[in-house]
Amino acid sequence: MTTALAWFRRDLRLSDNPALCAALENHQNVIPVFIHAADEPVAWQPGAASRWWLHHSLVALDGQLQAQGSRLVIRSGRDSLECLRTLIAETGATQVYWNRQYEPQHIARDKAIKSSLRDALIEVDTFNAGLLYEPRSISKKDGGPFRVFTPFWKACLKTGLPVVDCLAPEQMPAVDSRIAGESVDTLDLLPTIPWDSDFPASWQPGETGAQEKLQAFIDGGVTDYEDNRNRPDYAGTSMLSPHLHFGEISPRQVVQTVSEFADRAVQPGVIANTEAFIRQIGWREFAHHLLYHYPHTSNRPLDTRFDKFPWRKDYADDLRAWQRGATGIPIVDAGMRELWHTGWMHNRVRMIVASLLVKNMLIPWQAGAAWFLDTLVDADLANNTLGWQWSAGCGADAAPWFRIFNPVTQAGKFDPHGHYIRRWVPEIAALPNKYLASPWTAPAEVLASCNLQLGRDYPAPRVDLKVSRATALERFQSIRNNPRTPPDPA
DNA sequence: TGAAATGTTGGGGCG
DNA sequence: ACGCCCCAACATTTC
Repeated sequence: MTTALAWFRRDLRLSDNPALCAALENHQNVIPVFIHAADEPVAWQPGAASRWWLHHSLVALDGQLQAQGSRLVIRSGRDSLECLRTLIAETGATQVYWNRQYEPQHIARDKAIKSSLRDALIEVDTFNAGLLYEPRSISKKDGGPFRVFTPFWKACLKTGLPVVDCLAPEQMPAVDSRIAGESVDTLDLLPTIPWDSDFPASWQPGETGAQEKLQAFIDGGVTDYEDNRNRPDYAGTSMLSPHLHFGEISPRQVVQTVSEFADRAVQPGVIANTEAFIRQIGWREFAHHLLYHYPHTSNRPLDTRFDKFPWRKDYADDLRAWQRGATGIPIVDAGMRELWHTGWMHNRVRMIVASLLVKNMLIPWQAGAAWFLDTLVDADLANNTLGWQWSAGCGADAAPWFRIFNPVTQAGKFDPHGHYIRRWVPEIAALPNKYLASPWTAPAEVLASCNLQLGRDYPAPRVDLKVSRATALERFQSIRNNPRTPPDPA
């Protein structure tokens, strides 16, 4: 009888979980473990929304394991290695299995754990469960990392889309009742003030919820994704991001299921266009590729011209207004309130609110990135870093610095009927469409007829879009000739 | 996965 | 019939 630990981290699922499969294949006793080591030096501590999700995801995983005759052993402590050592001593385990993580601090931590365990004659085996293509497996012809999405994604697709590794186990060995575990509640992941009351309406954390979201997306609109994906007033996106972040579903499962649907659905006159959606999974791959190869970019711009960008310093009030959805610019406030109430924001709106913060308000992108990491249920260091550096124009393959969104124009294009704004900014819902996205342009009699007074019922805009745009262009002009990140050796 | 300024074209009103 | 102007629609350039 040999015993192994299956260490769950960002892979909170039973299907397509190669570490779990390998453990069950090679050992009679397999103990599923989750370690809560909140003090470990990682790049960012999961925010409140993320912790809410983790709580419910752990409950779901434990429930699934119990249904198979096993259970999740939860431990908390100062660091993961210490907890693993204790568990190894208690259980007599000879081997530890886990699926790899790719954030710089996680790589360093796992490397140290692996070598310590091997020094103690404990075997370690690790797997890829979280990405289609691990960062080192894709490179340019010269061996260097990609910096531009399109050639990166072409190189990925050339190697083929991977398929799922293994199915969920049918049943699992029971965990000896003498092995103690903490309850999820003792991890203290849930908020003390109940700001999360709206979350359950939007989300069902866990593997079942993830599978249901994927199926609903396939049934409801993957083929119209390309047309609808920019419309925050529709449910046109998959909303799989938090499930993917916590590994409740794998990108392999997503692309395989979507591809199988496309193969089935193709009939004369019907073309299942799933390529646009799968390309978005590719952006997630690209984000992880970039953070792996440029690990400093979660804090610092990749484009070194931006190292000395003249950001504003006295921005605390504007930042707070942005965070609270009180900028006076409706599409921005709608997005920030959606984020606060649901832990999520439509990606089109993420770009709009980011552009306003960074370019119109001249607030450093890191401040926006930190708020997103704290409030998003899909908070993910790699994806968040790519998104913010893209928006600020200082990243790889980024939006050019002169690309400044006009939130009024964007609202007109992507929320043409004003459904999204009215849902999240109800105090101006009575305004006619013509003025809904820019209440400050409404004639006095229109405001009066809606019983609306700017500055009383809804804020006056905190920035003048035209003036702040011109100022941003000037500031970006001032760093144009700074030394730029040297391109990769050709 | 921009927006605004500037340039060009062509239809229609009008003398 | 013709030139002239206006202006919407579209295209190109610039930031």
